[in-house]
Amino acid sequence: MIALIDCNNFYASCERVFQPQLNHSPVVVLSNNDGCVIARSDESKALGIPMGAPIFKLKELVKQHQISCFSSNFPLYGDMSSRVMSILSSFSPEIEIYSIDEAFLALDGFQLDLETYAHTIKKKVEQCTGIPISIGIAPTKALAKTANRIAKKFKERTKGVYIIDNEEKRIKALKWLKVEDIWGIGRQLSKRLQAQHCYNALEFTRLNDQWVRKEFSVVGLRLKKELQGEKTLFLEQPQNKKSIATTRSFKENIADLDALEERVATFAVHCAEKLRKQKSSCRMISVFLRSNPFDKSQPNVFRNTTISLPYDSDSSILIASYAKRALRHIYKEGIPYKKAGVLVLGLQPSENQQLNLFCDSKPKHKDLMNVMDKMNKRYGNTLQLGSQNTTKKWLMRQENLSKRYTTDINELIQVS
DNA sequence: TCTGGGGTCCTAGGACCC
DNA sequence: TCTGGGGTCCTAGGACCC
Repeated sequence: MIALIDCNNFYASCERVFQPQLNHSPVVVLSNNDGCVIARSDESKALGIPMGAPIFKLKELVKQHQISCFSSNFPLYGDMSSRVMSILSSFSPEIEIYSIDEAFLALDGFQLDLETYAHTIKKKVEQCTGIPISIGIAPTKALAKTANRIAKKFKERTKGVYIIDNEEKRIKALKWLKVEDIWGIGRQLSKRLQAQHCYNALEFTRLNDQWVRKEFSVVGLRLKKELQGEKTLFLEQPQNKKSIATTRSFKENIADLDALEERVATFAVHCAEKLRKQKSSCRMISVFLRSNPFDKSQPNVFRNTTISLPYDSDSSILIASYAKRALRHIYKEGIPYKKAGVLVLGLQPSENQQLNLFCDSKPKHKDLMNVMDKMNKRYGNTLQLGSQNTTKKWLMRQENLSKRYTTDINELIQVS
């Protein structure tokens, strides 16, 4: 059996741990620049606030119901997540951390009552971190996802734990699960399924194999088997990223090339830092610029380009310089850009780097990057490239940012 | 006034190899 | 007039996830 553990309303729950007086009132957490709603407490969901809603459209509702709005505080959520995951790890020899707020646990061969065990896990996590969780248990990942959904949806009856361990429960669960709520079936595919008069997961599992394979590829077929109780997806161990991105929307549009160069250089440096963290080098760099797609008075512009490096690199200096070169390639004057991003692709392990016979391709800036990383880690962001901006003029809009309660040394001293 | 960020996998088609 | 068979690698685009 496999368990899927999911933190309830994770970001909102993290904020509440440090503001317990908000425990029964509506809370939302906003995306960068305080743009969209990306997490909602149950009370906010009950008010009909949809996921991804732009907050400026909800001004009245926020005022009327005194909804607490938080700017996103990813250092806090990341740290809370690792606390939850570390507790979960103690309950099974095999865990897959699936996302910041979800994990699969392997429960194969556990000779005990799984329901009792799940309640023990739940209690422990809630006691140690203050984060409420839901647990679904079933023979496959897709069914565990389904069970988890039931645990959450019928919280009172299930007490946050649901197990699919026989055919009757499986059929009942699938009949209940709408096709658009199946894990792996998104908006496009559910539309196509509904067009075939397939409305719930049970009907999906009764479609013809060949048809599913043809229409939804092997991915769809695997999913169908998973829902029928046959394992086709397995627990995975963490792997190095195959691509890394740093992209941001701007507070205000930027049309000026110098200003964009500074942003792109900074994004490139972030990518390079993430590369070095996982000991990879990149072979290619992609840069894009985008106008504001919601602004109907301006033409919708999306420009991007990908360039190859002469040899693999993880140097901030080199990557920033090529990123700027790529930017100048796609930049056009007079367009107000709302968003830009840098992606590094073709990642390879840094230790077996492919050199270039026709140019000096010895790994560059190794010692320098080492020193930069160490100093920036120890003293905060103290060393930057000259092409980055050292003033705070690009700070995101974050009007209601909570403190870094668990990771900021000054906060920790205060708390203790 | 104000609309996020970061990933993965699969397929088809083109270019290339012998 | 007639033009093979079997591969690999790469990329773009489309779908999905949180």
